[in-house]
Amino acid sequence: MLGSVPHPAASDQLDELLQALNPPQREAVTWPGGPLLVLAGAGSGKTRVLTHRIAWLIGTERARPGEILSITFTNRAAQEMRERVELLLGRDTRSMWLMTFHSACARILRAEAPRLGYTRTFTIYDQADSRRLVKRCLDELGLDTKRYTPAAIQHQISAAKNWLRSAEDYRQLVGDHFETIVADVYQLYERDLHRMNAMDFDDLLLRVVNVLELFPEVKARYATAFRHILVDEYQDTNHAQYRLLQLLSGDEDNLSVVGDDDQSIYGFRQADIRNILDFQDDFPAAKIVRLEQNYRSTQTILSAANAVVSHNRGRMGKSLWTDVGEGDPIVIRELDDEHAEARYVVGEIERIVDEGVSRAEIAVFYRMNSQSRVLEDTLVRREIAYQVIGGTKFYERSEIKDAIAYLSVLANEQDVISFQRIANAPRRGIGQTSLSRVLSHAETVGITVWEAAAGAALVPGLGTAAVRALDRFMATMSSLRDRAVQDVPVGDLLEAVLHESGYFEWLEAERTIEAQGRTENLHELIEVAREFDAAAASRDDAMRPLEAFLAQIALVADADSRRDDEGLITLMTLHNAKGLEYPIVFIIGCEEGVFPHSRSIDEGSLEEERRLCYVGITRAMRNLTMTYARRRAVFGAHAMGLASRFLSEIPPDLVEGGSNAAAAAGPQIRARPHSWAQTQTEAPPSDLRMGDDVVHAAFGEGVVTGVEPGGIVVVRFAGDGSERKLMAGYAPITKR
DNA sequence: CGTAAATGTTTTTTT
DNA sequence: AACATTTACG
Repeated sequence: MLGSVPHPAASDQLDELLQALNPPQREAVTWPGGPLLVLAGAGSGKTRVLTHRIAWLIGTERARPGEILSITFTNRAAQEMRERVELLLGRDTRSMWLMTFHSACARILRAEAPRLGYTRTFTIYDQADSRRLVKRCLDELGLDTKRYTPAAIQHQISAAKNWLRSAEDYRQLVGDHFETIVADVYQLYERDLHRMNAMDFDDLLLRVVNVLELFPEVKARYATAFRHILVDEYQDTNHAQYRLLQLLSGDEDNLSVVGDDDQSIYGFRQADIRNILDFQDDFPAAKIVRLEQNYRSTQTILSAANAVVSHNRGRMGKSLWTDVGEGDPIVIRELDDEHAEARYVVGEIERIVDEGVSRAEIAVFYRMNSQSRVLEDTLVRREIAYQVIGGTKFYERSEIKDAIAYLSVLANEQDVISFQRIANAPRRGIGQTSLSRVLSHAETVGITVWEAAAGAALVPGLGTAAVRALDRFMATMSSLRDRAVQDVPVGDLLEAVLHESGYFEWLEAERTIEAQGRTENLHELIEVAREFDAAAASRDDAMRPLEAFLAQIALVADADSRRDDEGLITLMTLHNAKGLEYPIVFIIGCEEGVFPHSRSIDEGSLEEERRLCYVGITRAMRNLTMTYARRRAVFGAHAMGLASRFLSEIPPDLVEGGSNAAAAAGPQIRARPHSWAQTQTEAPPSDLRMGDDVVHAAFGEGVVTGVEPGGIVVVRFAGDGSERKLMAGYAPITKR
């Protein structure tokens, strides 16, 4: 209908556009300009508001397509937005900036990065690359990577960057010993990144803010170019993103943000819920529109979601309603362990599918990716087609990362992390020792790794075998680079890389199923490159094909590969589920310690877990089932589970079995608040407490310094001062 | 330098 | 339990 209208500028077509909206939606869509906050409850049509607003801005000639910047968090959301706007406008939207924060920033930086001392061909490091670099820095500083784990340090650095704190800023704020270490690593890490002409994910945001703050003329240029900025999922913005929007939105503050404080679930990534809570303080003139009518779920599901999230404090307050009716009650099931849970869920799925429901209408959500495994086993055994979203992503597979590392080195010869990765993959006799000699030679002489490796004979300490291996390797690489600079199609280049480097041969020689799978993945990557080449003609950016390809895939996530219409059951984490809807939803692993996750209990981020639960529940349109297991294998050991507190926050009259469900099902449905999942062992429970004096048959006298789940006690022995962990039920210890 | 065994680590959630 | 990293040895 609307999609067939070529030019909606005519007023009757605008009327038609607006008629599809309810009054508050229409109010938001037609707000003429200035700051606008749309508080959009789950399923209340927020994407609809965004897309219609874009169409309305263009239709009423308040903005030209090129003057619109519409930001989302995921590529999937961006793509969906583009498709829907295209349908509304009936014309192509290529000149509009409809993209994620990270892609928009990468695009700006490809033009502006030289101002910060990077070239346009800078490499984007993902979290794994970044972590590897952090580890290198730790090694370089002679720090123990067990005491200071790269993951923890990297997280700290990432957090600092999201708060726009440079290494120097961070050092000023150091409070304890750990932070001093982080400050040292951060400084070195930044130096290395810059030397390698590389940026991590956080840099993409941070560096754009830097450029805009340092160069007023650049800021003015972009702020003028983007006359209207629209932001989706505003509750998930962090400080860097907040600042970025501030810089870009210019004097008119034509900033429309859409979000739901109850769906803020990215605090661990420094998302700052205050950005949405304080929007009115930041922009006193802001118009605020609330969307509370839900078009997705039954009233039962909405009531459950409302009830759960009402346990949170500090909300803007909002209550979803619908006029579609009560619907079916929510099902809550207790199972023995994760296998029984999987069998139950899959059994129910089979039953529902037999009734004629399409598999594409069913989704299973869980807290952690690791929970998908058992479910997958069961689905495979019952021969039910499924897809898993997220988890080990295509672009995180080692063979894919190897292939991309080859391309990165060809595009950016300073990229040490990638060079390190490929130098001996496949094995070609360039071991750890030789490689670090080359790297340190490059460092001391002040040349790139590429140059150092190409002149292997000049590297001190290298054996003749190593020199010959390096010469051969670099001959191959040079030949490949010759083709790269001639801009041969990326697909051809990649294929040449994988053949001439000996990578394919290497995999073939393994003769294993896994190697075969890896080969297939690589061919898939070549296919991706060929598609990229085919689309190259329609791209107007001035980038070289190889650079453009690398830039594009660096920001692609697996979640973008979701397919809806193929008769597949969908499995994903609750985080990945945001923004989606399914008629039939299962949420598994609703146990204390799993969901809410034990770490969020420790860190006091329970409210965020509760919001995650709210997100999960509100994905369901017709039927919702929540399950938990009394026992679950964690790290290979068995752990006892108690029903999640969130289950007890759902009013019993919404649950199958009626208001007396809790009584009928026994205590298992009622979570004991503040109880913990405990590790179960065969060992009898011990009555040892912290501080008890004990005697051990072999180690002698000691004192209990800690009690851990699973009947494990930590004892410090007087004899040698050692601290040992013992199984209280088994170890020959007695209390004195 | 490469392989195999031993040891250690991981499981929050993601652009 | 599965995977990565480190160590020991040929």
